[in-house]
Amino acid sequence: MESADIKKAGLKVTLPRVKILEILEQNHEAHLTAEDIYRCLLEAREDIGLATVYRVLTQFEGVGLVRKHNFEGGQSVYELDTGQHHDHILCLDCGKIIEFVDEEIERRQQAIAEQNGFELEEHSLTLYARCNRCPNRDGEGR
Amino acid sequence: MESADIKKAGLKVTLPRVKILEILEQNHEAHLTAEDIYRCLLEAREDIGLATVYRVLTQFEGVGLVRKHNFEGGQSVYELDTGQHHDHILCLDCGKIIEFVDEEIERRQQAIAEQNGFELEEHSLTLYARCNRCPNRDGEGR
DNA sequence: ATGTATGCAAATTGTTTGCATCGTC
DNA sequence: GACGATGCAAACAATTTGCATACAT
Repeated sequence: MESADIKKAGLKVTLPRVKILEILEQNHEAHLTAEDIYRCLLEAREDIGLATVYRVLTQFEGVGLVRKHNFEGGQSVYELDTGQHHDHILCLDCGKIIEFVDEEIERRQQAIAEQNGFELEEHSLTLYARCNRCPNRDGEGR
Repeated sequence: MESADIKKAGLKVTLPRVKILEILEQNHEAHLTAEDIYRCLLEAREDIGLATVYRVLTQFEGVGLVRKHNFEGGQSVYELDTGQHHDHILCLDCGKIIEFVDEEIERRQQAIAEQNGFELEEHSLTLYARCNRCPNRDGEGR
């Protein structure tokens, strides 16, 4: 149950927090922008301001409930932090996002960081591609 | 010579374009923000507006002279596009950036995209790490 | 009851655009 | 001389912040 997670994180259980967490859980496979979430709330007739959405997301990120990604293009997107790390494939045509993990890549990254005298903390890997579901709009693409 | 590159790209050879390209070449190892470049220009007593810097960078990106990256944190950074692709290691402490290429990772990415039914166009991989040059400010870091 | 969280509007920040003028070809 | 390029200021978009009020504990 989500309110438990909020409390466990040391945050007061408030309606906006619960609602936002719910939306993130319901759209678990999606990667939502702050505006997306705000729009969901409006549709659900919840009277929650956009500023609050940003504030809550930032707090959630701080306590590790949520991950934030900066893909290409202005907005940041947020997803629930399920604990298991993963990278992303993003379809340039339809925007669909797929998650994946590749042990070999993980290992290589670790090795590369070490070879260069770094201690690896994090990484971000995104593949920009075209899924063959898409009606490949313009023949060959970009 | 840089003005040749500009002409070759089909752009008029203007002072702002030449100057900006020069700055990018001089700081070849750095990854500069639009503001960084603007500041360089000011120091060099060149009367070039920030808007022009953005316009020129965007055009340069369009013709493949420059690559744009969205690392963590607001600003985009730009670097000369030397043709050879590479990824980045970014030091969380001092901001230093190292470039690398790993054939194994490149191969795996290609394979992963295919396995998931995608045609890979591009990718962005950044390792966030701590270089052991840095006086590891706060013991264990974040 | 207390102090934190929220809503709203205003402020910031990074980037883009409109328009009159300037410079390159 | 023509037409694209520039400078400046205003416009925008995403996100953050100040402040009076509302709410969880």
